[in-house]
Amino acid sequence: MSRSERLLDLIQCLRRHRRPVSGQALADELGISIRTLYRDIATLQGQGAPIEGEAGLGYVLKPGFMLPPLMFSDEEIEAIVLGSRWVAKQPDQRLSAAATNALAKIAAVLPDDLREDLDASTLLVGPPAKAVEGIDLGLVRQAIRNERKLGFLYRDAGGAASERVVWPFALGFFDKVRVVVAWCEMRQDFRHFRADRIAQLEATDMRYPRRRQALLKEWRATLDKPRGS
Amino acid sequence: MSRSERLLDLIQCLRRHRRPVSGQALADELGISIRTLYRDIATLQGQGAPIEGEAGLGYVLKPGFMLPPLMFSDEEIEAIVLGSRWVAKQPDQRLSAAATNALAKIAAVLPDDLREDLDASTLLVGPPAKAVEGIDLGLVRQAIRNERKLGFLYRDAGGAASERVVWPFALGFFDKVRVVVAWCEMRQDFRHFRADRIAQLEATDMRYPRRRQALLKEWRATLDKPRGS
DNA sequence: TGGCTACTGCCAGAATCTGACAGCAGGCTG
DNA sequence: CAGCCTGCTGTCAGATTCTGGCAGTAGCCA
Repeated sequence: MSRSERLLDLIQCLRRHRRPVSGQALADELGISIRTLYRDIATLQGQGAPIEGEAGLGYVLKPGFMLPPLMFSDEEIEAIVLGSRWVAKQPDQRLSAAATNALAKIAAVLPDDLREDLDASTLLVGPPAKAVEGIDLGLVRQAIRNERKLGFLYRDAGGAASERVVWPFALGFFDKVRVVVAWCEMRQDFRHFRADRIAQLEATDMRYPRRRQALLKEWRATLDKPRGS
Repeated sequence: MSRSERLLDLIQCLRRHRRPVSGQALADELGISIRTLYRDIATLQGQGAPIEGEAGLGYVLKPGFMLPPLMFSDEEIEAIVLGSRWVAKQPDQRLSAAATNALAKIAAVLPDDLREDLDASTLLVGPPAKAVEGIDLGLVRQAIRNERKLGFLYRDAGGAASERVVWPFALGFFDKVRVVVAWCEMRQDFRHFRADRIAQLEATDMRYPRRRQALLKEWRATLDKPRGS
């Protein structure tokens, strides 16, 4: 196995073990000596991989992902940049910042001529949707990723407010509003919650008892065969 | 210089020379022997780089770009995927297809757990804007990239139709419409053209006499200090 | 036909990588 | 505190890979 392949393997290994792993264990898994492992880790860190090692514990890969070398056509790059610009204009601050960062990283490695094209912004994105949420959508996305319950106050279309605990599993971006899709404990059914009507959002660390993907699949099925509203 | 760095350099060299370059010239530029160059080219082709070599001519890099290894955080990947999904839903067919392809390429190299997250689509994008253009926006983007004139029939807000020849330099994506930003030869001024009011679009191979970036800069200046409409 | 080029196999020397050992520093446990 | 585990660095001989030169085949063009 060539060295460059092994480096990618190393990252995969670190991704699998979420907890700290000792260098010896990694070396065994890859079939190399501990000394070589240290060298490989140093190489990866030199390339920007966020690997952290602590004496007495082991190595952890901070959440993130290394994209291997990848070919994109001109139009594919344009599509990615345009899309990221759109995301950057969304009111979700964390996601917007992430899009901006990603764009900066891509721009940093583009050859000069392409970067000029992109800096010149021949593809423009319109103004952001106007509805502004008072809540941090980043918390919602985090809850979705980790399958945690969310609590909040919801003001429905009629203006009536109610306290909800829900199992969020998807987030929809529409023209003017963002919508949290979740299983509602109160209604015992799937519900959509417009983000601009959510208040006092509270992230909990209670894991909900279903897998996110299963919920998503069920919810999709209900969309195909709509039942009584 | 390590081998992997040199491989990236090779791509940059090929990008610079748009015309076919002989292997010997490339080898000189990189300071390596011709034999090693052949090996490097073979390696790059093995990694998917679209390099073509023809006997008697030289090497050409088909338009496109190789992204070197790059670290993205979870949120950055989410932002890119969400943005690309949005682009994929746009009515511009070529761009939409490019976004879909880019997503497929990214998904192909993601570790399993992350790919599942993305396949499961916890981030959804609303339905595409409804206004459908009868024209191929791909032609417009191509004209912008190559700085070529465009001819078409335009029906303005009042319903009056006119024949235009314009120098397009930007394309705006708004909530419901796409807008071509260009210098209009008839009006001798900057004009915006809603794509859904354009008919009989004709791409020409006439280069317009200004640089795209200069036009863009001027146009931006007019936005800051609006003159008489 | 001749000239230019891409491309492949081969081989010896150069460069790099690897594994093993030794040693230092920091956290944890008893 | 001592003992243990771990990360991390330096060194060095042997294994591995890379490199450059040479020879030969094949395709394109004039």
